[in-house]
Amino acid sequence: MAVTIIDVAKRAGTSTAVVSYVFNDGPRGVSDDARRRVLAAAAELGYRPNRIARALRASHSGFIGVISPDSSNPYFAQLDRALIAAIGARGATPLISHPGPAGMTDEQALRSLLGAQIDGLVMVPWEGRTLEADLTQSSTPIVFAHHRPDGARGPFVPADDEHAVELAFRHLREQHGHERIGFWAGPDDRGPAGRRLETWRSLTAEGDEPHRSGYSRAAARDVMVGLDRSALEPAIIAATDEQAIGLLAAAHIRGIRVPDELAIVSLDGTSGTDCTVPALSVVRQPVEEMAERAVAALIDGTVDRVETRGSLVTRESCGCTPAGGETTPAGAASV
Amino acid sequence: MAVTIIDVAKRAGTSTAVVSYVFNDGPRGVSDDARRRVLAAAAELGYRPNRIARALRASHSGFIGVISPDSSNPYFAQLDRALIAAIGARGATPLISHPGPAGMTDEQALRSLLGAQIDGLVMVPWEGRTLEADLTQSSTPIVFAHHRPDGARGPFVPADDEHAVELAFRHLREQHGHERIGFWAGPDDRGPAGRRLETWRSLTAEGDEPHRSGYSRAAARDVMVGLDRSALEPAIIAATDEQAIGLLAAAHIRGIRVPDELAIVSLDGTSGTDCTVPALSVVRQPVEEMAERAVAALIDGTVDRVETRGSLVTRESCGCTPAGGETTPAGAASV
DNA sequence: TTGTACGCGTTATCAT
DNA sequence: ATGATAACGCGTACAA
Repeated sequence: MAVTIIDVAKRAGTSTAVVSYVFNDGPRGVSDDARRRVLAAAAELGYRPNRIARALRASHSGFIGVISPDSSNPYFAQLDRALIAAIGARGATPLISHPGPAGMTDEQALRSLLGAQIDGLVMVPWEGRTLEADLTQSSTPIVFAHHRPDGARGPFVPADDEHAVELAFRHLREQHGHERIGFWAGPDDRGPAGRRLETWRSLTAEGDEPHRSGYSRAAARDVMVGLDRSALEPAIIAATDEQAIGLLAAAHIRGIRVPDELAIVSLDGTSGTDCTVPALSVVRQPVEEMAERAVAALIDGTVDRVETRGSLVTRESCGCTPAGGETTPAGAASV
Repeated sequence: MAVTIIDVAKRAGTSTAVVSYVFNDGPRGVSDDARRRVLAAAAELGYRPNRIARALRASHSGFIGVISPDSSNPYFAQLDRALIAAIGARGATPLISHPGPAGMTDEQALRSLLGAQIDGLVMVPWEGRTLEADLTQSSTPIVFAHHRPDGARGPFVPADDEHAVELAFRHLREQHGHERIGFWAGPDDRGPAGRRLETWRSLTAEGDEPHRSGYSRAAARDVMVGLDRSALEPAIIAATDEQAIGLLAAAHIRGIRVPDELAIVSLDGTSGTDCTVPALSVVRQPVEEMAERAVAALIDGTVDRVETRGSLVTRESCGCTPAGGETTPAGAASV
């Protein structure tokens, strides 16, 4: 049986209230003598406050829920870990759920977490998914990160989509003189990837169509391996790192030289992109900052409307630097 | 204020016990009529059982703790997600904590989780770390995955270390005729990476020394970029994928052709390795299986002593297949 | 079927 | 000021 507050009180020769006051620094003072005895007793017995009981009483738990796609995609993994770190840094405990094709639905995950008395929830929804209305009805505060489905309300910390594409596009055009700049899109056009695609459409010639594949490396690689050479622009912006890495693999398989014959810039900038062959030029999404803001919005009630900004990191794949180089052009973050 | 079991009981004109029986399918039967009324009342009011209260009463919470390194390493990320999936598949909710240099210590993470009434804990410790004794004293069941520090007790689901190195070594020697096979090790020799290194030592000529770098891609890349060409064996086994990817990047920067001038096999086989340039030959660790077993050991009390076995996946970097190919040699899993 | 004691920590209330 | 007592939160399971 676990050590309870009663055991500690008994051993310290005092009441449970005093023990509680000691452990919470309040709401009432405790004499030095009593405090010492309580601390000693707690140490001897190995007392550990039961957070469940505390949560029941206090009706807030110190738990923050996180729902994010169970994806092998490093971008989501990175966002996930950044959220976990941000939550932990504020003394709360993250409660994770990964709904996905294989397991729970978003609603089940939500229900499960809401029942756990979480103080708040950070939701990173699957792109394109919509959510049932009862989500928004909950009194538990929810913030969305990366994507907010149509119709859902609540604070939203988006990735940098529009501006990032502009950055990449202008770099390829102005620094490298590319006139035809293609876009490698996902299978559908909802969510952030859709916004990225739309921005590209607004910048390129009317009638230009993007390439499309699933979001995995292998999917992008396989599509590009089967592509007619003439269909390939001399420069391509990839909606995600995963796809860009797949394109690199396909270029290697087909003997297409990057960046000489094909320049590539990608739009996530996860940490893996600096050691690809050749190293990828990217617009780096400020994932840690996004996580920090999402958690701040939740805990402090900060409604932060300032959008995050990606920054251009030029390496070899756009043609900027030789193998091994990396630069972050001054002022690149502002377009 | 949230809807409680009392509200539902009142509205259904019954007692709280009956409501509880309905929601838990027991431990006692309920008449169809009463069940209907309870369900109707619950639906109307939007009742959601409070897991915290349930946990307090039942003294088991449905929470499973996971402590794993807050690493950007995809191997740990993959293990992490596999654990989360395995826990979710059994109807439990994972409670994650990522101690690390920046944030909590292992002990703090542990304390935080133990206070949350978790039913069990899967621990993926930092290699080389030791744990305070009070960990093992806890009545909460703990299983270790990937690594178990010296002196710690409890079920342990290791990665395939010894056998994986043998597999890689024999493949390079017997299929490719390499006589000098180097090893790329981590900065220290504790934990799984150390076991991998030891196995290599037992297979190679006396006196051969491994290369060393940190575990990150960039660390391995930078060390290899600075390495004297004569110090490089024609074939190298990398302790981890991350290091192998760094070696690929370094080979590209220095113009060393893989696999012609340098063959590489790596020992994690995370999903990223199939789209590197060139694609990495690996011994794939059965991460999902490890996660499944760890959770089974925890929930079912299964003490599974059968070790997991990695399997060889040969791609381009060892010289087996041309760009784009991949094979899993029959019987490769048994050495 | 119903009533209710129980689990554990918090805090309002009473006592000193 | 400081300490002690007890009600409370909510679901569970035993006694009635």
